[in-house]
Amino acid sequence: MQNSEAMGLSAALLAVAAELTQRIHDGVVARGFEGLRPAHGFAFARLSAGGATVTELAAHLGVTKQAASQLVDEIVRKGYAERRPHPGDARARLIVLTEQGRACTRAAEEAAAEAVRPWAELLGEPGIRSLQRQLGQIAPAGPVKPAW
Amino acid sequence: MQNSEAMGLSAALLAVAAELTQRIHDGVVARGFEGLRPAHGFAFARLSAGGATVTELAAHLGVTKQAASQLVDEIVRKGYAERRPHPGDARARLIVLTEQGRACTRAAEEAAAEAVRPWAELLGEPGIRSLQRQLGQIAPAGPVKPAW
DNA sequence: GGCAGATGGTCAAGTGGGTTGACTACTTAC
DNA sequence: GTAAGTAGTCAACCCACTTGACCATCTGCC
Repeated sequence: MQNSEAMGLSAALLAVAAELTQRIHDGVVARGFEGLRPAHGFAFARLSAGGATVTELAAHLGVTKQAASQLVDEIVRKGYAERRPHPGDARARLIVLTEQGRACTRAAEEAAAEAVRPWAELLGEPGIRSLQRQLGQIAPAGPVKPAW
Repeated sequence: MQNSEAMGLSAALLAVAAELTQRIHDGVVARGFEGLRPAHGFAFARLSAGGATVTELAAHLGVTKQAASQLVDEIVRKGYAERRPHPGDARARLIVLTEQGRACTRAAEEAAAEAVRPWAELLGEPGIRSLQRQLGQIAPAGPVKPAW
C-alpha cells in the first residue's frame, strides 16, 4: 500500500469518526441531555460497566486523575452520577451512574444507532457487518484517549 | 441493527481513530518534526492543495478565523508555511507550505502508512481495500472538525 | 465615480478544560 | 508499627479556543 493511499484511508477514517462523534453528541442533546461533551460519553461508557474509581476513569480516558475528578464533579453536579464509598477501600470512592445517567447512556446508544443507519443504506447490512468485524479486529484495547 | 451493536461499532471506530491519530502524531515526531499538534495536520492537508486563506482554513477546520489565524501564526513561526499576498484580493493572504512544510506532510504520509501496516497484516490486502472503499463511501464531505 | 454593506484579517480580553505540584487520608509491605 | 505507596482533592498555572471590536479592502448599486 502506497503512502498516499494510507493517507486517504486515514483521512476517511478520521472524517467518519469526527462526524460520528458530532452526530452522537447532537442526538444526545436532541433527546434533552444538555451540558455534556463527547468526553463525558467515554466516561459514561466506562461507568455503565459497574462503576469505577476516579483513578480508573483517568486511566481509561488517558488524562490525569485531577482532570477525571473534575469531570466527575461535573456529572455529579448535573445529576448523572454519584460518589459512593468504595467497598473494601476507604480511600477510594466508587462513581456510579444514577438513573438519569443510565437514561443518558441509552440516549447515546439510540443516537449512535441513528447515526449509523445511513451507513447501512449505503453499504447494505452485510457491508456494515464486515465493517464492524474489521474495525473490531484492529481496535486497540488501551485507553480511549479522545485527544487530537 | 440494534442500538447496542451500533454502540459497539461506534466505539471500535472511535478507538481506531484515536489510536491512528496518536500513531501518526508519534511518527511525525519520530521523524524530527516537533511542536506540532494533530490539528496542524488537518491544516497541512488543506494547504498542500495549492494553499488557502485563513478564512478557508477556518471553515475547513471548523473553528473561528481567529483560531485559524493563530494556528497559521504558529506554523509560520516554526517555518512550515508562509503568508503571501493573495493574487486578486488585497485583503486576503494566501497561506502556502514551505519546503519544510511539504517535508512534514510527507513524513505524516509515511507515518500513516506505518500506522496502517499492522492492519494489513490482520485483515489482508483485500480487507484493507474493502475497508478503504467502505469508509470512502460513508465519509462526509464537510469540514474536518477535530473536536470531541 | 462613489457610497453602503459585506468580507478578510488581526488585536484584545475572557473562558474552560487540561496540566503540574503539594497535600491529606488510607492501605499495604516489611 | 512504621515506612512506602496509592486514592483523591485543592490550588495555581497554561494554552487553545471563543467572543467582541476594529481596520482594510472588495462588491453591488445609484
